[in-house]
Amino acid sequence: MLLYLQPDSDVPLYQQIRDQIVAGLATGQLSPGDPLPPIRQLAADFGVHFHTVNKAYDLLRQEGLIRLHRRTGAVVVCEPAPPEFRGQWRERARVLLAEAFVKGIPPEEILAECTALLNSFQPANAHSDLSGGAST
Amino acid sequence: MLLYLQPDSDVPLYQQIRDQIVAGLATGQLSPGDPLPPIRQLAADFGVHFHTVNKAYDLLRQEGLIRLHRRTGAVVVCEPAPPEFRGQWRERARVLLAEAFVKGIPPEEILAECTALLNSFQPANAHSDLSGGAST
DNA sequence: ATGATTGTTACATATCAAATATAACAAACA
DNA sequence: TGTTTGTTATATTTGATATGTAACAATCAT
Repeated sequence: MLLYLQPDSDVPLYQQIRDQIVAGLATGQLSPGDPLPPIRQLAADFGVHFHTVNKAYDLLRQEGLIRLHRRTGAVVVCEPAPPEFRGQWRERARVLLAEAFVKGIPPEEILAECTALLNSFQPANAHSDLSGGAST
Repeated sequence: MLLYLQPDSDVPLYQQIRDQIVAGLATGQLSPGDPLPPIRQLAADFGVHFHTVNKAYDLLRQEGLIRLHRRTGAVVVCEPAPPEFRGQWRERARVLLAEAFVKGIPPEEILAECTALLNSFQPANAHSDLSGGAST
């Protein structure tokens, strides 16, 4: 799993690290049980301070996506979503979808983008293909 | 169009203002040609500084969603998306969808959420209903 | 027990963003 | 002319970001 950072982005470095690990989880490049590199090693690979990586790992821990142990390191767990997750996620999705909508992108195309992205996720769910228009 | 702010949110105030105006545009509560309140008045309504509202308006102007004039004030315009919009939007959507996916929400439900949100947008597009599963 | 590896915590510091505050300026219209 | 509007400048306070140094604590192999 290859990671790269954009130091001049408006997205904080620890957030970029967290986001790419989440994306790696979705695409199946990372699976529950897999170990993550030690924070100091990952920091050295990126050329950032280990505190920055530590903050990213701490975020992922708070989200229930990884578990941290001394000596053992970080491992992927992917705990189920807490009750408040859906509502908060929906609000963020509302703004993101609204942005595309008001910029004139047709709702069918927006949905097609989402479908394509979801289909690019975990091969474990490859049996449930979300083509939508293929069967009609 | 009713706006409210959460001062203790991790989302900056100017971003909250911007997001709610974008959402208002999507739902049709705001339409091209509509005027927006003067920054000083909106700031007074919110109990924030006019610079905070000014930053939100400036963001919307950079995005091509409003146009600003002295004396006249701000009006909605909704310019079409620039070429780089799609790619940047897709990257943000990728992370957001990945978050829901790795938290165990089935892709069908994620798509259903997106569909419902898109259907809640502008009645001007009400003729193209994206139900997908209602007709079966 | 020893020692190395790992995450964890505590300080400190520099830089930048967010939000407020005050003031002045400039275009536009009645 | 004068008011309303956005615009710009400067300053300040607070918090977030990122780095740096140092030490601590659990864990596992030896």
